[in-house]
Order: sequence, then structure tokens, then C-alpha cells
Amino acid sequence: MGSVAAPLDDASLPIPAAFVRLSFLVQSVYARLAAEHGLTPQQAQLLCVVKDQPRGMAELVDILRIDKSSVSGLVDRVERLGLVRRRPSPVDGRAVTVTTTARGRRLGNAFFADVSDQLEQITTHLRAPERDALARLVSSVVLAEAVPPVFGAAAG
Amino acid sequence: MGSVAAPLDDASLPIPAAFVRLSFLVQSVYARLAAEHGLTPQQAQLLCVVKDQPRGMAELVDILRIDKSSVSGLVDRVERLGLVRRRPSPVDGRAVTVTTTARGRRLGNAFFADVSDQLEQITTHLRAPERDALARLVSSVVLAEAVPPVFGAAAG
DNA sequence: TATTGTTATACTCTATAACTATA
DNA sequence: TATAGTTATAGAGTATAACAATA
Repeated sequence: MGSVAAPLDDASLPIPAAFVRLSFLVQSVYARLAAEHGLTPQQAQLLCVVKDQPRGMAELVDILRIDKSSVSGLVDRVERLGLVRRRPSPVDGRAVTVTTTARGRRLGNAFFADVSDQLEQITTHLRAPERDALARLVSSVVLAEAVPPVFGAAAG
Repeated sequence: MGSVAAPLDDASLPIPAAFVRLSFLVQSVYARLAAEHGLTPQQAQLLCVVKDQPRGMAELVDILRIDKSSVSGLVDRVERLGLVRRRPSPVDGRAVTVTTTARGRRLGNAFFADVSDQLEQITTHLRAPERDALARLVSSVVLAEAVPPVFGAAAG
């Protein structure tokens, strides 16, 4: 009862259920659009991470939060698709830098734009001030928790 | 830059980036806690879906959004762990019903409680009215998009 | 010695296709 | 015929452990 400053009259789920189910929705959209571009979600995510900025394998471990051996395999498969390339590091003989090819960059940008469109769409039932409040509140959680820059132009 | 009714002075990400990164955070928490309980995220999710209510395989296909053959394999593995059981449907000779064992129900409840705690924690930097607004706004998206009840007590 | 990255191995997850059995 | 579910198969994703090469 008596909710404070209710922006909508809809029922409200507990935060955990709301978050888990929003995550499920986001993953569904992400997976569907990745598939439409011939990619797995993980391959699309890799492309989003490296499309604006080359990254070393160790950086990818930190950003993607998977083991280095998993990164190796993932980069192998995306490289086999002709979307990224391994470059030797100019400063460290052991390290490699993962860069997109022209095709990879185009595909990454197209996927990024599609996901952005779809995720904007699912908030169109909200009014502008509510959308702004939602963006600010979710952002504050994401920034407070130092979530790696797995999606978005630069900044990370 | 006059934002409307700003609840916080933090920078705000675009909705899509905020959503994708929140989803990444939720998945990270979910995977870590599942592992602490000896489960994969998918196994934990299955347990959350059936822990309060038996479900048929076809229902699980709709809720989990994976192919029926994938559900078969997933249920196989969780059944092998002794956490769920297949029961013949009383009304349809072709159908089976997936039920938790006592251990599965306990484990599912413990996992559910842990995830709930952790996801509450990540919003503790917000004040109560902001948390309420966040819950309502995310809920409105989830309910408008008819996201299946993959987490939460009953309802769905 | 520590760090960067790869390889070998095993298991989970997933979809496609073909199948059985019941409705 | 259609629906409920399983099985066979193959590929992707993941971690662990062991390894090579460079710092």
C-alpha cells in the first residue's frame, strides 16, 4: 500500500525478481539479434568490446570475466569468421592485441545499433521523465558496482 | 544540463547500455552464487522455476525459451544430481511433470534467498523512495514485455 | 619468478533432425 | 495428424591443468 511518489499504478515486483527478469529479457533480445547477424551472444559481446578500441587478451579476461583459455577460444572462433585479428603487441613480446577487421567493425556497429533500438523500444510505454529516472537509477547501480564496459561507446 | 527530477547527480548512461550492463551484473551474481551451490546458472534457473510449482516439459520450453531437446538434457542432468524428478502426467500419457526433490527444494530456496540478498545489496546506496521507484519502473518494463516467471515466488 | 597466452581435455548447453508414443 | 518428449549428433562456451615464451 501507500507507495512513495508512484510513477505508475502497475504492480511492483521485489527488486531481485525485477532485476533477474529484466536481465532475462535483455539476454533474450541480445541473443536474438546476435543470431540475426550470424553470431552467438558471446561473439557479439566480444565484438562490442573491441569495436571501438583494441584490447589485449588479459584485458578481455577482466572485462568479460571468463578464463584466459576461454578468451583464447572465443577469439579463435571470431577470428575464423574474419571479424577480429590478433596483432603482436609492440611493447610486450608475449602479448597480443585484438582488433576488429573492417567487416567486424561494421557488424559490431550494426549489432550495437540494433540492440540499442530494441532496448529503447521496450521503454516506450514510459513517459520521458520516467525513462530518464529509470536510466539514472539503473546507471547509478551499474556505476556503483563498477560493471565492466561490455556495451557502449568507449568509457571504461 | 537540466535533467527532469534528477534523483541523483551521477552521470547517466543511455538506457540500452544501462540495461545491458545491469544484465551483465545480474548474470555475474547469478553465476557466482549458482557455482557456490554446485550448480550451473541454467540448473539453478530450472530449480527456481520448478521449486514452488511442478512444470511440464512443454511449459519449461516456454518459460526458459530453449528447445525441448535442450530442456530434456537439462532436466536429465539436474535429475542426475538428485534435485528434480520426472513424474508421469496423470492426465496425458505422453507428458511428464518435473518436480523438485526435498533436497532440490531446499537448494532452490537457499539459492533464491542468496540471489535476493545480493541483488538487494546492490541498491543499498539508493534511498528508499528511489529504490521503490526503481522497482516500479523495472517491473513495468518486465510486466509490459510479459517476461516469463523465471525468478520469484509463483505468479505466472 | 611472474606474466601472457595457448593447448589438451572434459563437461555443460544448445539447436537440428529423426524418432517413439500417445492424443 | 498433431503433440509430448527423447535420442543422436555437432558446435559453442567454459574451466582446469599443463605448457611455452617473454618480462
